[in-house]
Amino acid sequence: MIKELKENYGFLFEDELLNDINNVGTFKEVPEGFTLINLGDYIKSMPLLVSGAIKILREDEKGDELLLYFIERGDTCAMTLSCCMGQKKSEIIAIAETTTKLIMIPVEKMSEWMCKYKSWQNFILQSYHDRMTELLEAIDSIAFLKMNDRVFKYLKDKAMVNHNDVITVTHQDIAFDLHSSRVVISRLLKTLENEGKIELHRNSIKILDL
Amino acid sequence: MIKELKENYGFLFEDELLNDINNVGTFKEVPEGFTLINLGDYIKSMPLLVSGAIKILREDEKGDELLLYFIERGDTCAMTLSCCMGQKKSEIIAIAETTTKLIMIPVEKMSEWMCKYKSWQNFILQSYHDRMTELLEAIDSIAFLKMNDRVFKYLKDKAMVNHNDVITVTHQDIAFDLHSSRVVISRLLKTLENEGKIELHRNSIKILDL
DNA sequence: AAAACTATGTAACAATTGTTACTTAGTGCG
DNA sequence: CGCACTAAGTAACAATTGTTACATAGTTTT
Repeated sequence: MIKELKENYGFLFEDELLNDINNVGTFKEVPEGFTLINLGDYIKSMPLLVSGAIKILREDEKGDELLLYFIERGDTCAMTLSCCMGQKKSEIIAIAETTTKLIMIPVEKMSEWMCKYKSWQNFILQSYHDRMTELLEAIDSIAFLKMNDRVFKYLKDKAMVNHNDVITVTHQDIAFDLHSSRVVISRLLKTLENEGKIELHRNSIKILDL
Repeated sequence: MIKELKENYGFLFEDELLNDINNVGTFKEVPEGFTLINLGDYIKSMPLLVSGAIKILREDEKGDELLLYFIERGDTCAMTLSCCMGQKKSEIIAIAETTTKLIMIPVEKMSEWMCKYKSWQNFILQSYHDRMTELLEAIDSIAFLKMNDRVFKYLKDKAMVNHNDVITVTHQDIAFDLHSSRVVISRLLKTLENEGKIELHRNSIKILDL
């Protein structure tokens, strides 16, 4: 049995399902920055996260990007789910935020287990709900927040998934993720620093007000 | 058998499932402007649209609103789906855009049929996928488009679901849906009129460039 | 018809965000 | 050390969006 499987999903799934997952799933470990899914990729397997974190981005025709949310251990990627169904192309990009371990499940098992295991059905529907909620939160941020609050929220979220109040990031990185420009981000970060909420360093930012 | 059922969902579902829907579903007709779901409502049944259209809005703590998308006949509301599962509160508002006919299905049938009918499972998963895609498109609009393009897209979408190139709407209505202010919308509409894309009238707008 | 209400037009100005351009500081490397 | 490169600070200005205030026009009520 894959070591991390029982410990991450044992409380959710019965032993029989855990065995099924163990038999058909393949273990995978990817380094920080690894591109798991690219725009337009066809998806043939769905990932179950056992450790680390993945950031999910939206990209438009012009190549402009926007961070949607992070997924962490115990989560799966609902986009993958819906893409799997109709063998559709991915509408998002997935990049490892940290070193990440995952178990890949072949698509066809997904709907098979849906009938076989009530716990799997719940897991899939719950995942859809969680991802939907995160998309709504992403919308809240873009639609209702000003850029300074978005930057601060971004820093806190990033500190959260990295389990560290010092995050390694450049102003340019933040600008890409928030679909803004480096100069704007630098300006707002400086204000946040003056307000005593963060500490700026080269290539890193410490969040004080967590 | 509910008349509109077979004609709207006959190509999707087998007769046995249509019968089940007919037996447990209740037919409902609501007028334009009717609030189907309010923020925080507990949802006990899911709607299958047979005619008309519903607009789905997000609202923040301050009461600011934002139009997410429209759903039309043949669709169901995926938010409802995910809310149903865990008896969770609604995170969105649903208002009838036109007179709308729907069939309400009790929650517990949803997961029961998931195993019983493969076509129902596909329908539910496809619905999640569709709604996810529409949330992503909503994000594209807010994140990547300027307000003038958002206004024009809004008008075209609204003309689409109303099956009419003349839409009945005030500038203030548009401002609410796009989370902007009336003056901004009036200004941009006037520009669109000067560009020959629309015609402005009191309480209505005609879209020329459809 | 006068009054009250609602919708729209528009000007002037403020706030936010984006852009360009240049400077300064840290880092890596021959 | 000198050079190249990357990150960050900052000023000046432009574009977009939001706000306030008021005028005008159509509609409804009395």
